[in-house]
Amino acid sequence: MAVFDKFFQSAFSVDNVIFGFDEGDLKVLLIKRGESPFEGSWALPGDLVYPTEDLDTAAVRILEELTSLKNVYLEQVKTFGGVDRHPLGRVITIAYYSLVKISDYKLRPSSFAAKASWHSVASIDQLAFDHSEILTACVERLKQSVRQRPVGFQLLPPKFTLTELQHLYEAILDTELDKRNFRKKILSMNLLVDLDQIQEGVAHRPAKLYKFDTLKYQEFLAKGYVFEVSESKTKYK
Amino acid sequence: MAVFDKFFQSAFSVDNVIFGFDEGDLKVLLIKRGESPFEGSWALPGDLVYPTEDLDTAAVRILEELTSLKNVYLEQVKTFGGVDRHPLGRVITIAYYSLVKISDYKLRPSSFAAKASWHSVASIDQLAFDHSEILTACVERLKQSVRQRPVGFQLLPPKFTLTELQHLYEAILDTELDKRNFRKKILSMNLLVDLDQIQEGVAHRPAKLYKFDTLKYQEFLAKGYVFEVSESKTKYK
DNA sequence: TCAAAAGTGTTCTTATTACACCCATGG
DNA sequence: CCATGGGTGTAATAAGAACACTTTTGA
Repeated sequence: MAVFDKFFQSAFSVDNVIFGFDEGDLKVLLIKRGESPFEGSWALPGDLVYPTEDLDTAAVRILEELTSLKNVYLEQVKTFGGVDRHPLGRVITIAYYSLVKISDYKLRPSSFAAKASWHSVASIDQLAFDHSEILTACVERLKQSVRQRPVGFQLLPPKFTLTELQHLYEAILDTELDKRNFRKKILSMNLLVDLDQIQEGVAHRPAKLYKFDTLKYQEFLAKGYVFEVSESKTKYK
Repeated sequence: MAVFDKFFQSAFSVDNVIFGFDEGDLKVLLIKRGESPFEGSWALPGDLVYPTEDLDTAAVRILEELTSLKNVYLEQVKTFGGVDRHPLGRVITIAYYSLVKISDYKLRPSSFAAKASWHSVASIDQLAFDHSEILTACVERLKQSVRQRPVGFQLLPPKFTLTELQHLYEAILDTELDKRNFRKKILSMNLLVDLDQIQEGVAHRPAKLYKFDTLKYQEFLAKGYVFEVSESKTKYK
């Protein structure tokens, strides 16, 4: 049995790439590590999986311990298992991403949330462990997802303008979209409900507010679709 | 340190869904288990990951031990970590799928390949452990992949006919395609090389043989694409 | 009255769909 | 000469791409 035991000298963790959207930027919630290894570095929130805990449950727990949010969209992305990825032993990690509305988020005082904050994905360079690689994989997955289902309503506040929605798509896809074609496409999907309300207190023509139609969204998921909108060619090529 | 040690009483394995294509059917290589648990059941080939082995390396090893094949397409799909998925302890498994040409495959005598054989995906019902669930996830991933890149040449023999290629797509997507539209689309991609050879010994007009253009395929991967061909409406709706 | 973002249609081009008959071979 | 699968083109429709000016508000 000694040979078999050798295999049980390893652990697994879950790391969670928590995406948010604010100020026109795609953001990720990172934690400043307070202990060795990588003390002082920014890292993805994560934890070892308890012996009697499912992987999805662990991912939910990590998210909830950090943000108090429940019923958040969560998706397993990829497992990273490089032999030397963790200095303390063989630890493989299952990466998830989740989508949260930053407006709902309240920092929760907890042991490992001591120094959590939002960072623009575009501006992140170095992370602890192999977390940069994990982040990249999750961003790629998100890009792919956004083309296959409307990802917006998990990231935007309950009421939003079409321009905000467009900026979200532009941030995720890292491109610029044509305003008229975007609106035509989105509205033709019949996923949005016009709230008959407008923005207030803006120094320009106020935009109409919309919300997502949850029922229509369910139908969409069942059918499957491909979202494609032309880039605005002049600004970006 | 005792608390920490508790987490290191677990292991991880890799399970490999090895797809092949033959006789118009999508197939998977399964192994008949010769030992408990699930003795006598069919299972996916898999093994515990060695302490100093990367996940991808383990997946390659499992494939090679079983088939002697190298340089095979391999993709990580999902990790399964249900608390009770393995009767002997906490073992999570990282699922991969691979694509092999059945014509290249030679059964290799090895401890766990004793009873390996190909099974039509459509006809599989019960598998050991949670392997049915794993298989389903890999089939879904394959369906998705085939719409995003030409998957054919990893599964077909070096020379093939357009009808064989179409049948492969139909088997994977589980639908029927329109012959003319399929050919138009495939040929317009310029991925195929006409070998100026024809089938021999068939009791009908012999079909032209093609092979894949590896260079063009690389370009395709770089650009990304979406493969869509209409179903043949009359037979299938 | 200015700045700033909202809102709105049409034309052109390209891709997708539907569909049916003749051809080459072996038995 | 028959059965079997191989091979081929066109017209109709739908989807995507390009593109610029007027409107509403607060400062």
